[in-house]
Amino acid sequence: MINIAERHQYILNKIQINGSLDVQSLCKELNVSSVTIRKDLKLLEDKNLLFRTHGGATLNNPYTVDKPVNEKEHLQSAEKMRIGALGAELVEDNDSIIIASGTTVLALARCIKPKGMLTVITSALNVALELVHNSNIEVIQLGGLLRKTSSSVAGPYSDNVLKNVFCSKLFLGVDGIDLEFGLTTTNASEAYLNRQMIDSSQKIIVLADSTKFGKRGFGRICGIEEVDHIITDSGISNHTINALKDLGIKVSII
Amino acid sequence: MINIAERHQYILNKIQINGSLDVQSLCKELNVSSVTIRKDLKLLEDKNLLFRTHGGATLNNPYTVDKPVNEKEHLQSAEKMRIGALGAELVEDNDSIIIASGTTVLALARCIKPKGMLTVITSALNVALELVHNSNIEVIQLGGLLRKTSSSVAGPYSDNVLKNVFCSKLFLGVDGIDLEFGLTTTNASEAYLNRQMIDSSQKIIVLADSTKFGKRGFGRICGIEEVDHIITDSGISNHTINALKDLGIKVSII
DNA sequence: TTCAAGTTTCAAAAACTTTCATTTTCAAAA
DNA sequence: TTTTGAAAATGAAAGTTTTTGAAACTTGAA
Repeated sequence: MINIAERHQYILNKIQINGSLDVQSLCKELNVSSVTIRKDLKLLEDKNLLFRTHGGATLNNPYTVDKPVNEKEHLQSAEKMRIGALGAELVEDNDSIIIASGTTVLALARCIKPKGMLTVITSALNVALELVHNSNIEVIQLGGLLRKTSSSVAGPYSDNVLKNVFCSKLFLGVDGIDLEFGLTTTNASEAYLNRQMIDSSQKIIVLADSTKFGKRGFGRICGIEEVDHIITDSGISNHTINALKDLGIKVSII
Repeated sequence: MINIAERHQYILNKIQINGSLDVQSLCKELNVSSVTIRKDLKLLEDKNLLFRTHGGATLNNPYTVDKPVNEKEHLQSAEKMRIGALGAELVEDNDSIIIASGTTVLALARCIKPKGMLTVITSALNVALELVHNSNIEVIQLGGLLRKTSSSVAGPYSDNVLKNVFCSKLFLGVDGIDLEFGLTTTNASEAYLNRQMIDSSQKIIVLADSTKFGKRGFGRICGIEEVDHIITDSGISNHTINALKDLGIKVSII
């Protein structure tokens, strides 16, 4: 017999490979009722991991013409999407949150579908533009020097805004996580801004795929002990997981 | 057997490749009745993914030849492009300029191709993203509450940034220009931000098509006498031109 | 006018949802 | 370690919605 998590993994694998799947086949393959499969698909759809259709599900929105993307990029972005989706579940109604910049937190932004009101402060222009069309979300764009590589701002321009707010959660994407050196990013002024964001937030949630562990970028943001929660993928070593848990950091693995 | 979503994807793919398709072929290829295909096409047409024709469907609107509304819109945007292009000629190397928000100044941003360095401060996310890829341009994005309708920020969040800079030129797009009431925009907090921009700039250059003259929007930015230069199209009346020139305002007509 | 194309109506089948009772899981208490 | 209880998971059953195409009827292009 196979448990629910394994079933979900099976479904996600199959849809990654085939692009689509149908309820009846899954019933037979997994030896469960169609009701259960539909509940699975509904749950995975809520996490934005697939799109349900009448009779099954597809990986991509069936009503958009898909641009050809390179296979590796595609898989990688699927992983980021799942990290982002898990992060998005932490967002609650009437929250005020900060979203930093990076592709992983952009994936998170795409998964946020609040039922109630939500205030989002962000340094990333693409995050802001992603969220602005949702009428339940009030978006505050931080100002600053726009970086060529990341379409997000950095520098000291937003100090006074961040000094005058306090948010319940910060979602941070980083370039390096090192147990001794802490969190890092490639750019010093981005690190400075991230530091300010940390000071304005109650909970620090870091989104990073497992390749980021053990790496050190140029700009140091903060020590590892300031982090409350890390969301990553299964590539992370047990040793690292234990070390983080010993520090009182919650670790979620997709 | 193939389900409805997969059938729709098949249709979308085929029309993307061929540009058009016919009902009978689809019936055979997908092994369903013509009624079903027509229902599919109707549904996809409702989603604006294709245009139905007698006997099939096309990707592009088959009746685009005589559409007075589109034509007018097109001319209008061509006009904005020309206004923007004329404005862009005023930008000099090593300038520091402010670009406000709106479709006309976005057109201007698209025409800026500096040989030397240029610093641009802007409240509009789309202007910032338009310019950031040019290696000669340093873009400073102003922060603030992101407006749903214009993808630009507003509010008092950028006061301290604007108080600490002085730019040689401000390019302003407005919703109304009235000789007595001055410049106006539809939104009060945008007007406030524009006012701050004016205080931080040496020359105020207003880009507005001729339909804006005589109009008054909700939020007053400033009196007409603060303007240095107006770029507009030939729809403006001679009377207005003379009145502006009497006030010492330069008027450029495309 | 002629005839293929399109629409509407209707009924059957498949897919889906909801409800609810049963089973399983898991963690705390004994 | 075993017991216990609450929460989560499961699926049968009943009811609802969607999909589909045959048939009858209408429309539109040559």
